[in-house]
Amino acid sequence: MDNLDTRYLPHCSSTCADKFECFACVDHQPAINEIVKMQSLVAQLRAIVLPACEIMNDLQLELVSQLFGTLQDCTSKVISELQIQYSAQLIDVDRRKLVGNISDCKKGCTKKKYKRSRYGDSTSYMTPVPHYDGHQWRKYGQKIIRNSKHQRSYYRCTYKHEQNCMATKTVQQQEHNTTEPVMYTVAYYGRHACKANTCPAPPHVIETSTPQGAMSLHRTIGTQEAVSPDTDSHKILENEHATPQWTEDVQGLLEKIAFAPLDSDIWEIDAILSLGAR
DNA sequence: GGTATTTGACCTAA
DNA sequence: TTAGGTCAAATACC
Repeated sequence: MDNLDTRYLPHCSSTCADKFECFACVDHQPAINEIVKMQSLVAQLRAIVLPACEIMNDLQLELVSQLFGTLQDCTSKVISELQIQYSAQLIDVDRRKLVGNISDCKKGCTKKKYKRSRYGDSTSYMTPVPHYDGHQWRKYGQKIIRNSKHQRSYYRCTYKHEQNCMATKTVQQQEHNTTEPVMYTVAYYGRHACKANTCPAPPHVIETSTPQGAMSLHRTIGTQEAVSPDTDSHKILENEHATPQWTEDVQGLLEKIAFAPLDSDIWEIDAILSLGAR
């Protein structure tokens, strides 16, 4: 836990200015355990995907799918756990606002309702990859934010109507130096009520606007070290095509794609791929 | 034709 | 009054 990067930890939206102080202000032990588990899974998955080459066989596809599924479960648990704790800390004034709004509607207002779900129980993250959080989202708005160079995008759960899931999130690009990777602030509001919100399929179905050019790389595999989510048993699968130089090249390409701006068009991603492949 | 995204209008809280 | 969150029609994409 000592080497955990606190930039990527959830922090309160209201009271704690310091992220690490906030991280420690309530009992986050269950969430911490899940984050640690998630880091381990990510490391293993990285070992599978980065040395990628040639087409996966069925066993390899199954392993990648299982790892992503477990990783997404962990992510969901972390978010749910933290949101439960933050919800318990809602200040009274926010509760009164919420109750007041409900009672106002019961008084018989017939106007079109623009419900606001922002009452303080939010979590936010800094991340270079704001879309891969294990849930499926649909974009429903975009706004220019005052004193900010970049627009804020608004997403709701894909299953909002089907399962009355009121979870939403916002994504906003941070201002950054050209020497640093692009970072995004992702804020989550509300809790997922949907059951089909995790995606067991390969990761490219999570984000509908993800550039397609980036996805072709997920079809390949090289040397992999995988852990079964059920048994924690390790097994090594060798692939004769994964040379060290090739692995290094693919890793570089993936990092470039991961740090590309959210609004990168397909041709921009293709340009990264073609330039990087030389 | 169905589904997702974009975008201007509308609404609410501060 | 203004900034920001949400809606929904228009548009784009597959």
